[in-house]
Amino acid sequence: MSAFHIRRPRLIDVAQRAGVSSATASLVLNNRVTGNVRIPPETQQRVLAAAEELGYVADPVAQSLARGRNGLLGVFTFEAIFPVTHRDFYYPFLVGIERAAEMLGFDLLLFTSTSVGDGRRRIYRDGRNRLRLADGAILLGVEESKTEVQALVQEGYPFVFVGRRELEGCEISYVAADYAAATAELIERMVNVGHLRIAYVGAEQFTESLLDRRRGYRDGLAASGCAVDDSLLCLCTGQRMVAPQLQTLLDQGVTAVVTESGPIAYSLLQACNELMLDIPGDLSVGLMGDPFGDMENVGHLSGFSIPREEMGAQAVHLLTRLLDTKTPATSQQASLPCKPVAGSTIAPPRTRP
Amino acid sequence: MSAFHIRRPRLIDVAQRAGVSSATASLVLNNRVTGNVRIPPETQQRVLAAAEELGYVADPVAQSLARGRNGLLGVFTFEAIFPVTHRDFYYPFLVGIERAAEMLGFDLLLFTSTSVGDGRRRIYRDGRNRLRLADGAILLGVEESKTEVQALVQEGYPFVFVGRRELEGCEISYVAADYAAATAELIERMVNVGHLRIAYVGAEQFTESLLDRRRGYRDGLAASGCAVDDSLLCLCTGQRMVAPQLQTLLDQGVTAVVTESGPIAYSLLQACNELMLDIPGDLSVGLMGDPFGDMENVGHLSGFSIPREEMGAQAVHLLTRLLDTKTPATSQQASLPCKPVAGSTIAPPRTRP
DNA sequence: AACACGTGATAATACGCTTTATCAATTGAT
DNA sequence: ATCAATTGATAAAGCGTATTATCACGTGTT
Repeated sequence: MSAFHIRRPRLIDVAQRAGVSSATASLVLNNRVTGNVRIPPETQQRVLAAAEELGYVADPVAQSLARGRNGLLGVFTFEAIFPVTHRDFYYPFLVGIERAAEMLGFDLLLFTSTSVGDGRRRIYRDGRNRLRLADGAILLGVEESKTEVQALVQEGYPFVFVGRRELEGCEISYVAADYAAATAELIERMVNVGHLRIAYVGAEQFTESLLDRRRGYRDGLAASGCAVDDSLLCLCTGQRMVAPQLQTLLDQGVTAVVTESGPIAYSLLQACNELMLDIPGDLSVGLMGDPFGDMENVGHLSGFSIPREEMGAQAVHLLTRLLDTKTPATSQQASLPCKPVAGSTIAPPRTRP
Repeated sequence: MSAFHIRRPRLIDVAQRAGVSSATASLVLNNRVTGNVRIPPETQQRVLAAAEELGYVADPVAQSLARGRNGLLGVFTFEAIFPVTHRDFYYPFLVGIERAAEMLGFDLLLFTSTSVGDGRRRIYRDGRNRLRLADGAILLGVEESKTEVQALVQEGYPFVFVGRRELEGCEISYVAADYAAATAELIERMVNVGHLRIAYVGAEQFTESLLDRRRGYRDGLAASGCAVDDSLLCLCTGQRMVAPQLQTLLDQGVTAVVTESGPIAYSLLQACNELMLDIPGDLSVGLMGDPFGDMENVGHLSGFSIPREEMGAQAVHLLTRLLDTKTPATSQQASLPCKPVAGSTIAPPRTRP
């Protein structure tokens, strides 16, 4: 154990030891000995042996610079990934992302350096796009900044969003869940057992994925031959539906409800308790997604499940395809089906009209 | 929207637009205008304006090469990080790692490209150390390969292990939980309520962290003035203790048991069921760690909690300190206290001797 | 007029590797 | 003996930025 800090060997060291030029060494070590380039096996062996003896390891940074790519896929979340509040949200995506990255031989770069203190994260710091460190990036997050995404597009940086995202004037790549179809299917399930007046309870937000659910709601009703009554589409504040709101719906003849999120479903169940309603006897309930975090005690809600893991994996695949393409202009979208969850909260309405 | 792929601006473009050399542009953009270097404010403004107008973003890869470091901290796990089986194990570490990295302004590089198919991961692929991509790395994993770690040390690559690791001939840096102290304390708690014969149930493994617990077991007994009877230290196969084994212990007068892991505790509880034993009436049970995965239904086990999040965070801090040091030879260790968990599975033994 | 000195900036080199066009030497064909 | 084709390998030019020693120039001093 020497007290000196021994420089790690460079390509040129390997080359010298093998008695060849650095070009030759590079070609051999990278298996680029094809076509116009010819190095006899014997020389190749010398190079490989030299590399082995010196314990040579190519500097990935230098390789990146020279090659123009570095085998890194960025993962950017607009909120911290790991804190427990987001745990059940991001986790399944990450499982899929990791699996696909592993399969394709990419490493993942998690951007954690760009916090701005309020829990949000920024892509641009000091006007610099930190994402450039990676060949391309997967973006995920609920509260993304459209401005920053716009800037990314302008830069021509390759990225794929997890979740549908629309941006005026430009098409961006994403892997989404087909909420519209899944919601329509859920509605049809309700209609099939006899429901005619089905309410929609959502949040006062207008993200793409919520708009998709609302479209699916209307489409499902229409497809089933039900009247679409927009007064049954109820957006409540703070992800909470309160008993009076529910009562209003019931007064309008509602016998079934679809809910936009776990928290909303949870508050709905509480409201049902307050109103002494039996589920699904007095009211059928559907959840347009998965139970969330601590809300798992809502029981076996009927509805559908978001293919989060698959979405993550597909995003990685899509991104690498994007990277292989010479023209980064071509954006692509993928839409994955949700899995219906039978559950136990849908039943025929008590009073058949 | 042009159909052409517009090259992103480089430093030289900014320089030309501002009518200066690339050196000047670099100096201005990096706030290196001190001492020997003098650029009048007016010129600086021109450079900044040019950068702004072009939307210039420095290429981090080129910066890394030039500077010799790149602000990346590697995270290497010897098994896949995210799969559900490891979920509750790695997750808290990652929370801490992310938090610390965010605080210190580092990005995290997750090495997912080095799978060898059997679920294990290797640091070296084709003899190359992929970790070099990052300035330093956090290593975590249950089944690490001593050979690879040894090679890392030889290379002089800076890393910090999460969990104590000993390697013959060289000292390595780690952040560990003080299992010995926590286990001793747990034993003392049991002795304090009257237990004299306390068994230890563990796995047939000999990792550092398990050895620490076993040392703590003996130390705790000795400190409490109890006899240390090694026939009560029982290592069972497959992380499962079966009823007959438990019966044997009981026959030896055991009134309390400490268990090494969630799965073992779980199997112990099953064995208790089979033997119609009441906990903690007939037998007190302690868990030397946290419930694991699906095992959370074991109830409120008494024992202690591993400061996983804190360990992750401290590992990051330690690593950055290592990176700041000029001589990478100095390895450092940290030991964090575990938090006692009162629980409800320790009670005085039924028959006081 | 000769000199020292501060000012404003840059040329040049390094970082470690990839890649392509090129070339000398050898072999084979006529 | 001459020319063409093949073989074996390399020189050189990037990739985009950071850094430092150096330099030309003007200004004030003696």
